[in-house]
Amino acid sequence: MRAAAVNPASSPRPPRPVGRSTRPDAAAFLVALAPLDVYVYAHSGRILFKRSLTTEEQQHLADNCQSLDVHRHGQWIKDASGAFRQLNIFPFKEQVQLVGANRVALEYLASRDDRIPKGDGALPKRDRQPPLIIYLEIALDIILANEQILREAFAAFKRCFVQLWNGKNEAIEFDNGGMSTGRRWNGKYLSGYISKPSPVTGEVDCLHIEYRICSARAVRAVGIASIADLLAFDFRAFWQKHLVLRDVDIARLGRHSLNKRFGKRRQEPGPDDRRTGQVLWRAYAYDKSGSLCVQALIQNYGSGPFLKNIPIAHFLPSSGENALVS
DNA sequence: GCTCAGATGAGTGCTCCGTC
DNA sequence: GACGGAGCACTCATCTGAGC
Repeated sequence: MRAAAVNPASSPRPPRPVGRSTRPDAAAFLVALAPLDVYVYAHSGRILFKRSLTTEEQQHLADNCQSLDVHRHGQWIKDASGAFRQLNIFPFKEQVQLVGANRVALEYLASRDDRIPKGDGALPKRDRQPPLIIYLEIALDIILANEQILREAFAAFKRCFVQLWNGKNEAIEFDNGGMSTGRRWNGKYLSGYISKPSPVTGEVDCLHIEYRICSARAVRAVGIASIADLLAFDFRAFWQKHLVLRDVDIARLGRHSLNKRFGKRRQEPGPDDRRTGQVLWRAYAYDKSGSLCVQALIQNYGSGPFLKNIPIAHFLPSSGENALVS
């Protein structure tokens, strides 16, 4: 039997389906996310030495790292942009880049005294001097069940992640889909990607997030003044503080805006709250790459009581499971 | 009990310094 | 000119108390 022709002008409009918004509930997805494994560790670091490493010391470190690069003061090196420049690290003599250092390498560096012996071979009387850490990557690998969950988790992460004290730094999206909260010479910024396997286990469905801490001051500010501090570092507490995921309560955003505009302190929901909130979300939450995200909303509109913290405890290993790449 | 605005303090950016 | 360190000023998240 053929269906009867419908005259749109004469028939009533069909009711709108409930919940037809295409805005995915990223917060709910992140709350329900169940990682198979989680690893927290220091992935790489850059250290300055006043007393040069001997050949034996370099060999010992190389045997206990995934990679080791040693550059001397005055040496010509290629920087991140591909340009050559002369390394100037005075008063230090050597800059060492370690990737994937294991506990043996770190314990050796922690025990090493960087004081330069005097002519007679005796060490200066001042206190023992550790080498200076000027760059550190602190990583979090979240292993997920399959590629689809991984992609959805990364999209939700990009939408909800907030870097505190980020000012007007613009987020960067890379060709491989990775993201960064913006490079800076001094301070911290975050990078995340899903295009590479976990450096710890090689598992491919890995959401890799790393905080890059640039400058000796920034490294000290997170509580790491020496390699010994790194060995005792509480990675879980670090991520508990720095992995900030937030959701926006759209109706609450609308009410906050209307209250501000009309000088009210209305606390009960109003009929225009949700619509106003949606307009503001669309107007202010687009980042440079054209994605909607909470960080862009904070930068363009500001923060307020409409931001809700998303719990992250289930992303982190329980206390005492800190690991370094080995 | 919830919300907002001002106060407070931590974190960051800018700039200068010392040195090669 | 390049680098890291350090001081200072500014920004922004959090705390606190008053208003609704």
